[in-house]
Amino acid sequence: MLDTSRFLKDLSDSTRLRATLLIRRETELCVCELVTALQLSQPKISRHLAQLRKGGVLQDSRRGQWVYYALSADLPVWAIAILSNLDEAHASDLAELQQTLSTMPNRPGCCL
Amino acid sequence: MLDTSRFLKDLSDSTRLRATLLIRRETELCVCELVTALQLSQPKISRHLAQLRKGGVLQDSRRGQWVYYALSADLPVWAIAILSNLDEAHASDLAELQQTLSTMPNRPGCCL
DNA sequence: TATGGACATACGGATAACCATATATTAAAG
DNA sequence: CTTTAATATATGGTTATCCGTATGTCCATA
Repeated sequence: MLDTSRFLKDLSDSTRLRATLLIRRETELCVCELVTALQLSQPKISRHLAQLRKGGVLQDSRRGQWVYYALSADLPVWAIAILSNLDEAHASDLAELQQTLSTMPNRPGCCL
Repeated sequence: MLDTSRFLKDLSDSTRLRATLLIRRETELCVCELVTALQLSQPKISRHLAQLRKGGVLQDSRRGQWVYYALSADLPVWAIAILSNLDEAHASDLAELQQTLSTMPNRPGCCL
């Protein structure tokens, strides 16, 4: 069961917030895609993703060398609604991140 | 202008979250009412309210000895929507707080 | 002006958050 | 079995958060 305060705290860091909202828009992203899109170090991204996973916001799935993160399938309705509201508040920022992502060189394709 | 991360951080503490949601339901509350409803020390409540005020979540208005807190009139639409979603997630808890409040002895009346 | 109630803030300590750097793990390829 | 790419975690240090206690401020009333 997802705790409200924990959920808000997990999203209250701008790196975690932007990663979560970008994942929401893209359905799923691997770590190196997030590193490219957000232009942050790999350990930093990885640590924040781990926190979001432990908090029940994200779920991960390994596919070969890559670990893909997506929104948790167990998110309650109120949490999904909040993410939608936050997406609105971040619309232009997220569009930029998607733009950066779309021009990523050597972007891993879906090769399950 | 309200910052998203700051807004979420301000609400990520359960005392601040419950105070904000209770104020939202009651339109406005003074400090001593929140002390009674949440059953916490006055300095603790006051400190959290100050943080919410500085963060642009709440606004205060002095009326005689009492300082009343209400949701900020400047809250953007997305923030109001998030508070509504959080209210849903906290419905039963908030109902209990309202119950406690309704039986508060010597509750200050509106005497402007 | 003195008193009391409501509220705010200052201080010090404990805990948690965040980060950069270095190192470990896992998986595919050779 | 070694190498390399992708990802995770450990370590140590800095900063922020949270709290209890004590004290300060503001307002109404006597």
